[in-house]
Amino acid sequence: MNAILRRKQHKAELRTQILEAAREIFVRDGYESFSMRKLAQRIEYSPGSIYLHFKNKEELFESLVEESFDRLLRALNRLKNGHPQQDPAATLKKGLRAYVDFGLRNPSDYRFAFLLRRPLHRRPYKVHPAFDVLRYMVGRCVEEKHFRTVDIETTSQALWAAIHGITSLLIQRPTFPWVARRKLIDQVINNAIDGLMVRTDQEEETRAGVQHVQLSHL
Amino acid sequence: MNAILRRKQHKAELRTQILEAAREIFVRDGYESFSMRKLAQRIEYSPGSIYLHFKNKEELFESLVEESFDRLLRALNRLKNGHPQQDPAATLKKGLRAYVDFGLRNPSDYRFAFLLRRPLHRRPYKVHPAFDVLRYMVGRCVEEKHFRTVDIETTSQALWAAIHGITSLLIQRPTFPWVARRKLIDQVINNAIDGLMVRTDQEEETRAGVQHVQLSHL
DNA sequence: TCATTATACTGAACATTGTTCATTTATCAA
DNA sequence: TTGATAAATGAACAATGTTCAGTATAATGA
Repeated sequence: MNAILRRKQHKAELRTQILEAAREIFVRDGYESFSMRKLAQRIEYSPGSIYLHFKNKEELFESLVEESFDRLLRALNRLKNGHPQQDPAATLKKGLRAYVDFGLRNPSDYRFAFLLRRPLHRRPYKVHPAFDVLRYMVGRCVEEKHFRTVDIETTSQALWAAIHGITSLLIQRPTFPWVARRKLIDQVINNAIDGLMVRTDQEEETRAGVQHVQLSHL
Repeated sequence: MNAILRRKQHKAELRTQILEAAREIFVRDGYESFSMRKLAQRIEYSPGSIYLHFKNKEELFESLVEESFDRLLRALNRLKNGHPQQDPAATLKKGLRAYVDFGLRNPSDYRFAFLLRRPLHRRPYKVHPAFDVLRYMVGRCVEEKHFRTVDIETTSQALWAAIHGITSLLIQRPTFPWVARRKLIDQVINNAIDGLMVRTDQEEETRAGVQHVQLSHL
């Protein structure tokens, strides 16, 4: 009776155990030298057993990607819900920084989510939910007149491009002679955002001043 | 006598023939399903023959990367030398656009140069010469006072991050619902550059002050 | 307790991979 | 033609992903 339930649970546990081991091997040895047989040996099962949980190597890999996406998404949502009533532009900057930080702190997750080779004609990853968070943040900036009127969609995509650029480069090219990370990341984010802020015309000077003060205590 | 020369030449021709065929297979079938044997069959030689020209699959792959890098570099240099006496900021924008365009027009080259998986502990690719062009362009903008005084190195790296971001995303995620490409690319570039341009005097001071405060407590 | 049945797991097998190397073939100078 | 040098082969090896007929294990009903 509940034996079948116990079995299901055990199977699920085994599945996550496989995933954990697989991720470890992927990360440590690189995608190239990962092998199903190595994985089997690691979890102390026969190679065939893995195929009871995953259709093939590709699907196993895909599951890892999915996992990493979820983690990134959760990190972003935590941030979005964490500071709901703050200045939206500040929150946005914080969000962008958090995105980059997540990538740098969890490079293997970021690799899985965005960088690793992706076979053609594969169902698209779910970047969308994660992107929604960004779109929402930009939208609030426009609504509350911190940004001059801009196309929310275009702006969101452009911002994503910029922060993905710096994140992926820092991860993928660690030997490049980068300047100090924080400085570089800030410059990318400031460059990308500052041009969007309301202009300091004569009549808007006051608000602009206030806004700068707000920004400064990020 | 000159027979050995003829041989050398023939060998070189064969080498480039192999590279061409390899690139075609890589691009068409994906890295995963490329195989030395397929390549051998394609060029109508035995598998062993490839090893007369390349130590192994890795080195063959590396040669393709090198090739792609060179092409990108040449494209950038053409641009740099093409419009020497123009407004440097305009040239820079043009250069950034040209970078993105090169990537989009030659996605396989860009993939090889930047996106494809890179085995650890490999000698660093020569991004540096290509990056020099960018650094030079930014430097001219600062010299001729089109940009407010900025750290050339940091600015160059930040710009690279932004354009690499949009280039790689457009290449790697063709199914994402992007807005119009030109519009998006322009927005990324304008966002990144406009914040660097010289402003009216009092504006510049405000901005500089704010930035300093922001940076100081990170 | 024992037999039945559903499930988990194995391990041998297959085709394919990267790479090596002794052997054969082609090329050219003398 | 002969001898030497380089080019090319293809058989061999170990390792890969994946399948599947068979075996062990555990749960169920009597």
